[in-house]
Amino acid sequence: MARAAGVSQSTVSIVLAGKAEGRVKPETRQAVHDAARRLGYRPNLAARNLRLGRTRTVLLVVPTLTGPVFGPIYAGAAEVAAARGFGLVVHPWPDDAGPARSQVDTQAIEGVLASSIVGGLTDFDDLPVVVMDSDPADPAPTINFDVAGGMRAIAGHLAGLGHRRIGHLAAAVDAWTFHERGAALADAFPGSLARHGTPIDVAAARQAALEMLDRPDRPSAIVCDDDVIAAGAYKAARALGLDIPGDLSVTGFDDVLLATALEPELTTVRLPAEQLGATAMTALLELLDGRRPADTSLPGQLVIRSSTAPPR
Amino acid sequence: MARAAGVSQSTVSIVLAGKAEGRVKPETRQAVHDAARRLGYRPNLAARNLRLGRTRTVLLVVPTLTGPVFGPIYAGAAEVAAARGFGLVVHPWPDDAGPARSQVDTQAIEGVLASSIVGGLTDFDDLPVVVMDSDPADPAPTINFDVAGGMRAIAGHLAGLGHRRIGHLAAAVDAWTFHERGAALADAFPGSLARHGTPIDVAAARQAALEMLDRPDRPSAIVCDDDVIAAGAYKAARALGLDIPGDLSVTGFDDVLLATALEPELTTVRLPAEQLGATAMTALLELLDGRRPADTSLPGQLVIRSSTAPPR
DNA sequence: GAACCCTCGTCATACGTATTACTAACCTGT
DNA sequence: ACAGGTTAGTAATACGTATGACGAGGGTTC
Repeated sequence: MARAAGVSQSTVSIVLAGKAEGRVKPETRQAVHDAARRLGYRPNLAARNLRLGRTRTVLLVVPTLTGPVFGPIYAGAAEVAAARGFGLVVHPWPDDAGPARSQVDTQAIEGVLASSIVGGLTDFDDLPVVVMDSDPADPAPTINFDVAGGMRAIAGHLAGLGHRRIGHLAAAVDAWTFHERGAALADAFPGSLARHGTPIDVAAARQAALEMLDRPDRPSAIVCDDDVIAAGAYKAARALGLDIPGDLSVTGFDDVLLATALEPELTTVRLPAEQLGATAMTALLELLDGRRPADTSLPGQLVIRSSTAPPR
Repeated sequence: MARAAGVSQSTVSIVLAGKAEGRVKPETRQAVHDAARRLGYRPNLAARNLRLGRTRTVLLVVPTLTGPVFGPIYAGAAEVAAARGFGLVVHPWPDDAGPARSQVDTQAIEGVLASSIVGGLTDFDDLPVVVMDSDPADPAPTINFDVAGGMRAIAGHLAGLGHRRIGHLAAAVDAWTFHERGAALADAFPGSLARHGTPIDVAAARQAALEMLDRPDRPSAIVCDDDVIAAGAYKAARALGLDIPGDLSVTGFDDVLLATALEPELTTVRLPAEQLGATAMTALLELLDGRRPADTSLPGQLVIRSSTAPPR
C-alpha cells in the first residue's frame, strides 16, 4: 500500500490519521488518499488496537434483546458513538446473569453502557460505566427517564377528569421506582391510593387487577407502570364486565406497540428512548475523557388516547 | 507474565493454547496455569487477531433490534458460537440501510448471519453468509421457519371447524412467502380465498381487514401472516360489530406477547426462534470450515386459543 | 558565508501473540 | 562409546500500525 502511493508506511499512517497538517505536502496527501481509494485500503483494526492499546469500542448491556424500547436506545447510542469514532457492541444480560458473564470480553471494551440492570454490574468495576433507566442511587452516572414527572402528568390528567379514587399497579421488577412513582400519585390523590406490585406479565397483572377491582369500593381508574400491565388490567375489567373507559379508566407507561393494538387504545406516556441512548453515550464518552457527567432525567410525553374518561 | 511462570513467552503461548501435549512437561504446564490464574492473565485479543489474521467473530444482522423474535434468535446463535469459541456481534440493518453500511467493520468479521433481510446483502459478497427467515432462492445457505407447514396447520384447523370461505391478510414485506403461504391455504380452501397484502402495522391491517369484511359475502375466518396484523383484524371486527370468534375466527402467526394480550387470546403458530438461531450458526460455522450446509426448514407449532371457533 | 530554521518525509521501534526452527540434555540400542 | 532418537523448552520472527527521533534539502538572517 505504501509502495502504491510512492511513500513510506509512516507517511501513509500520518496522512490517514489526519495528522498531516504542516508535516506532509498537500499533493502527497492527495496521492496517499488516491492510492487508498484505488486499492480499497482499510487500516488493519487489530494492528491499530495492538499499537494503541485501546479499541474505541463500548459495550451496551441490556437485560433482554426482546424489549420494545431497546432498539431506539441502541440507535441513539450508536449514532453518537459513530460520530466520535467509537464502535458499539451489544450484550444481553439476563437477570440470572450466570453464563452471560463469561462471554463478555472485558479487554476489548473501553466502557460500558448499561440499561435497566436490576442485579448490579459488579463485574465491570474496573471499567467506566454509565447506567440508564436504573436506580439513581447507583454510584455510576445515571441517565434516566423522568418517571416521576410522567406519573405526575398522568395523575394530573386523571384528577382533571374528576377521578378521586385510583389504584396503582406497580411493576415489581424495578423496586427503586416504586417509591417515587407512588409519591407522585399520592400527592395528587391523598388518602385514596390502592397499590399492588406485579411482575410485568399479562396474566399476573390481570390477577392483581382483579383483586383490586373485585370489591365494592373499587377505584375509578387504574394507573399501570407499564403498557403490558395495562393489558392485564384490560382483561380483568372485561372479566368483571366493566367498560373501559366508561366504568374504569386505565393508563399505561412506555407507549409500546401494544398501546395502539388494544381496544380502546391506551392512554400512556411515551418515553424518549433514542434520546436516552444518545445522552447516555455522550455521558460515557465524557467519562472516558476523564470528566464526570451529570446525572440526567429525560421527560416523557403524555399521550391521551381512549382509555381514560371522566368517572360515571 | 512469562517471567512470573519462570518460562519463556513461547512456552506460555503453547501451554495456554492447549498444544502442550508431548511438548511441555506436565509440571511446567501446571506452573504456567498457576501463574496465569494468580496474575489474572488474559491473552491480548488484538495481538492474537493480528498474528492469526482472524477474529473468530461473526456478525448477526437483523432488520431491527425491536422485534420480539430477535432475542431468542440471538440466544440460540450465541450459545452455539460460544461453544466453538466464537464471539457474536449484532448489527441492525434497517430496510433503508444507507447509513448502517458504513458502520460495519467487515474486516473484524469472519462470517455473517442475516435474518429477515429483504433488500439483500450485496455488501458482504466476499464473506461467508447464512440467511435466516429469508427467500429460499437466495444463493446463500438458508435456514427458514416452515411457514408453509404452519399455514397448512392453520388451514387444517379452520377447515376442521367447518370454515369454507376464508380471507388471507398477507404481510407485504416478505414478498417471497406470499406465494407459498397462499398455496397452502388455497389447497385447503379451493376457490374461496380472498387475499390482501398489508404492511405489518395495526392501523394498516385494520384498514385492509375492513375492506375484506365490509361486504355481504365476507369470509367466516381471517388468516393473518403475523400477530400484529391479527390485532388490526380484531379492530376491524369490533368496528363492524362482529364478535370474535362467534362471527369471525382470526388466526395470527409468530405467537408474540400480543397474542395473549388480546381479547380473546389469539390462535397462532409458535416459531422455534432459538432453534433457528442455533441451526443457522451451526450452518455458518460449517461454511467457515469449507463445507456446504444444507438448507433447512424448521416446523412451528399450532397454538389453539380462543379466537377460532366453528362458523355460525 | 556560516549558523540557523523550516518543510517534508523516512527510519526504527514497540505493541503481544503464534509458530517455525533450533538446541541442549537425556535416553537407547548395539 | 557413539550414532540416532526423544524430550523439553527457547530464540527469532512476522503480523500492521503509530510515533518519536532523525535527516536531507532549501531558504533566511546576521
